[in-house]
Amino acid sequence: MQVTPERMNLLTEIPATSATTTASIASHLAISAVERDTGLSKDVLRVWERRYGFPVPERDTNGERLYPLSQVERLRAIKRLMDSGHRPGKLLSLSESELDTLSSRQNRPRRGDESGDLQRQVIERVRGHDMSGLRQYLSIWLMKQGLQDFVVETVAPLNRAITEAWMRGELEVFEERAYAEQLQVVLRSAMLPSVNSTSEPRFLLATLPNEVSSLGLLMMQALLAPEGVQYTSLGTQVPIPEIAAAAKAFDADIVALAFSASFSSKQAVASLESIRSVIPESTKIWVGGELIRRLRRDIPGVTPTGSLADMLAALRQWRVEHPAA
Amino acid sequence: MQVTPERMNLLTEIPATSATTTASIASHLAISAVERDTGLSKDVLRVWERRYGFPVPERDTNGERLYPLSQVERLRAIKRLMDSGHRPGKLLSLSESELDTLSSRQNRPRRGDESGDLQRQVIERVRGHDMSGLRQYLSIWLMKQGLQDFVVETVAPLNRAITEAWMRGELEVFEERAYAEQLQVVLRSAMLPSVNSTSEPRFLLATLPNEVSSLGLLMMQALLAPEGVQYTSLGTQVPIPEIAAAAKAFDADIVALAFSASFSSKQAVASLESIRSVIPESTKIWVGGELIRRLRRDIPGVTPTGSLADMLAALRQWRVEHPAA
DNA sequence: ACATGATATTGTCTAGGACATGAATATCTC
DNA sequence: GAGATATTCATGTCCTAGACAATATCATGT
Repeated sequence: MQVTPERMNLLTEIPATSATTTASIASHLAISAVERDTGLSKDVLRVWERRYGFPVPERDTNGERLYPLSQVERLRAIKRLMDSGHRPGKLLSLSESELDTLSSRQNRPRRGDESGDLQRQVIERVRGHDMSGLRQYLSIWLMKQGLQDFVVETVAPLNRAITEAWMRGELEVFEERAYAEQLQVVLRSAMLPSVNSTSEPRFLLATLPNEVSSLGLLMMQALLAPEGVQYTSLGTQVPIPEIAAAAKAFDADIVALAFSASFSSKQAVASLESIRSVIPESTKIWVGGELIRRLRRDIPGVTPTGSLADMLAALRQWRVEHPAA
Repeated sequence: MQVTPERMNLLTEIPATSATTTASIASHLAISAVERDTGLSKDVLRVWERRYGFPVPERDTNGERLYPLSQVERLRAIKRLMDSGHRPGKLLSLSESELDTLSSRQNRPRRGDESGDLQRQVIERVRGHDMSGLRQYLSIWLMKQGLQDFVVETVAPLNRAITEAWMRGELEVFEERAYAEQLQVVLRSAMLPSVNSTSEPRFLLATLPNEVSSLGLLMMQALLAPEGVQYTSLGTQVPIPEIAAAAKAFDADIVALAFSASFSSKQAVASLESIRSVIPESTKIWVGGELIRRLRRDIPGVTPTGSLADMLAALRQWRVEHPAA
């Protein structure tokens, strides 16, 4: 992830006439802004500085930290590598170039090339800011494949490709956001017909607090919709006790939770054990999303679904075990 | 907001066998969990304790704070009152009962009673967890009124009514979430037909980082869609520089930002000034959402739209000033 | 090769002090 | 008395530096 000047420019927080809290001087960010933009807590930023000697922000007249954009950019790269399993101690002692190598190795080349063309087509439209063209293109593939195959075979790898393109500096963050938004429109419109399904099992969908991404949840929903199952989504960032109460109120058979890669695995394990202990054994808990691959130990009573295909398999399995009453 | 035992029960974080970070012992929350659930930062929680003597959490064997649920509940009430303009110094010195009075006074009675019936109908369905019934009911009103009137005259007051019902303890948080999710489905399906609009002006929609609610953004979108304007949404939590870059890339005439009541007004002002200074004067900035009423001073070059109706008026105004080329 | 124990790593918590911004209040002038 | 300006108060965020628990890694013994 080489930091080109243009790229930095786009990330420049603006000279705020009087604001200290959020923004700061043109080319530097205050600690709260860095927390926002990197997802690393203030405590972590400070303790890394103490322990590893990075980042080393400048200071304003008041002794407060001011992070140069170059360091913020590097922190972002580090965070991403951590999200895919690396440990901070290693990463923080690496040189700039070693980091770059690691980042690019991350972008493993796609195996099949059939999906390559689609990905190029999509990325091209995103880069050209042709949102309606993008939507049409996605819709066509959706119709061709059907919702489930579209989600499993096209959308999942596509999301990875988009993230990788962003890491290579080919896409801006806002382009990624705009892509996600259009994808959402496409998926939601395809899900509308099955909004009134009534067959078993009954799903409750949500993400935990601190989860930023909503796409994983939506993909789960899109996968379940054509199965005709009943699902109720609570949306993102639902406190644990609320999930428990909702599971009871909606009489859910399965509580499905989505976790993106950036979710703290520590917190995830704690939360899952927490939820598991409040809702009855008869209610299953399924967990999906990028995080799963990083979860070492199993959590008793919680079913990890490492991929969306796994999730469908688990659903079929459930139906075998629970023949209609 | 009387804290009934049942209500507390629902809010109970679960005895986690080994988790300290997120959850804690049955009836108590660790500081990070309180931060999550109340939206008050750890710093604020600690400094309030020091200065005002509330909250006064217990301590675990390790000297770490453990907040009883009753205090968390009270903190939530305080936060809500702050969101509607009260100052912490006053609120924190109030007794339990005084807080209750203030909370209930908050719920000003609806003026017209015509909307009262609809609200009762909706709340009844939400409480009965009849999500498809709710969706149907909302859809009927949507068809009756048309999207724009539905949003302005029905959804906006309805959202307030739901929040108030929650404050009175008539609705659980998860019920509010489920409601929001269904509303989203209804609104999005109504917006689909106008997804390919091409007429002027060109909108860019987003919320800033730290914004939790996505409903305000969606309502803005729903209002704009029938006008045939072109809009691109970047979704929630978009960093300022990204918004700026996107405004340029999409050649936006107007950048519209949504702020919920719980957004820090300090941060909002700083961010808006920040954005204003990076994008060209010719690109307008419109701001909507509950927060607006709490903003004291004007921000030069930023148009506040205190209500959704205001926003439509502003749009008409813009069109007068910018006759099609 | 695999289980067990020792060590290192890492994130989060604690305390109390400091300061800048914005709100509220007092003072001055007309 | 009204309005402008200065002063005091209120409040959130930041600071340092130490501590500890949970996990990951490594080493040892079987």
